[in-house]
Amino acid sequence: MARRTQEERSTATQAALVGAAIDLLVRRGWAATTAAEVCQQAGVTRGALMHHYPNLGGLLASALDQLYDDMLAKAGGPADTVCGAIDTAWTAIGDRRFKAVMEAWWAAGNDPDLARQIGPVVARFAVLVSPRNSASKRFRDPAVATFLLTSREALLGLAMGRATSGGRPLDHEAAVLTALREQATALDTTYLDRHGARA
Amino acid sequence: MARRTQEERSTATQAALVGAAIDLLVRRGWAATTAAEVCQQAGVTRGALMHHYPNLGGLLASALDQLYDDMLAKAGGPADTVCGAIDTAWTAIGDRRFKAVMEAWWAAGNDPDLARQIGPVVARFAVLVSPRNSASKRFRDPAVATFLLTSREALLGLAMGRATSGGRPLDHEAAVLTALREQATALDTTYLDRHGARA
DNA sequence: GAACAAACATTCGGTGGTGTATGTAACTGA
DNA sequence: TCAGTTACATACACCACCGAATGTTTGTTC
Repeated sequence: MARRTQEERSTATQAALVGAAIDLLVRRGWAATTAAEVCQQAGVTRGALMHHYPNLGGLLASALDQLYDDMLAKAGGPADTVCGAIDTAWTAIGDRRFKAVMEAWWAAGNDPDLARQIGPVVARFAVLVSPRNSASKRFRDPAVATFLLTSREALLGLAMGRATSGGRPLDHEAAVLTALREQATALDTTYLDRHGARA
Repeated sequence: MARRTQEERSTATQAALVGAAIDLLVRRGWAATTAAEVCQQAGVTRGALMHHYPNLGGLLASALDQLYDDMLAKAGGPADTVCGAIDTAWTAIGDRRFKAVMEAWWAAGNDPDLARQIGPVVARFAVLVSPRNSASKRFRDPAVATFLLTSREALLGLAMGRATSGGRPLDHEAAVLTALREQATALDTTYLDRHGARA
């Protein structure tokens, strides 16, 4: 290996650890994401982990944090149509890495100590997958708001179905997504009919 | 303690173990549902557990099995209206003990060995919360079928929201349920309009 | 090219989990 | 009543995991 600066070494192993952590959370779940497993997959020893992070939880929190930033960047700004809001939410929830987030939700929900450590991180995701307050007036319509809430729960249900079936999408996933987008488009059209170009 | 027959003793401790197991799964999650914890809560020793079941997994499988029977009895037969199907599904999914099922789903999804042990049991629940094939013709309508699938995912999403929030219902839970029942009722009405009393 | 600091690697003790083996008390049948 | 079986309790060996302490290599600085 060529000579590397200290900073290069640090960021490289941190990236390896973070990547391995997310990958393990997705593939094998929270319980299997142990320090030894993460380090083995990252190609470093547990000493390296403890050097860069206070403990395993610290690494996982950091990993989820970076995952959040990445997903937020992919999601882009708040959508201005109902259908766009569905698509934006599914961009995050349908991402295979979102299973890591759900693993963290689940684990933190069962363990108050853990919730203290990764609570702030997972809370950010809760906001990410929520129907964001767009500037558009149509999102203030109660029917639209309820539809978005219902849709979000359905998307989360699909994601859970995937997660508990080894990552494979459910048979009816496409049908559900299509139905939601159709309903959303209908709401968008209704709104335009009623308010014209003023929206 | 009065004199008890052997069978009485056995069924009593088995019931205690099963009850403690479900309660622990609901309150503290899969990882915290250890043999020692279950036995402590049931008021017996680990020896008793190992006497009645091959291992901890065996107890949990049996516990989930009994939970399924109980929920199936509560659900009653297949519904003959769309709205009834929603209510039936929520009767199971909205039950606080359903968290135990989701814990098992989640754990089995991440662990093939565990899936071999409790797979058949959890599969029964998957069918229970699915829109059952009713005799009524209206369930063969594609729009109705898709709606039921979507609704089921939404209900599961609500249940997951509860589970990851310490069991408390989400703020928007009632709104989502109302919306789903309204849509269901609309579908039922549409069907009657189109087919009259022949349904 | 030392001296120092940072980035790792290795070793260790402790904890908490499991399943097994063995001991003891409660019931049962003759 | 006593021999045998069932229902439990206790004790044990074992393994996985974690975090701390310590050792070693690699880069940096003067």
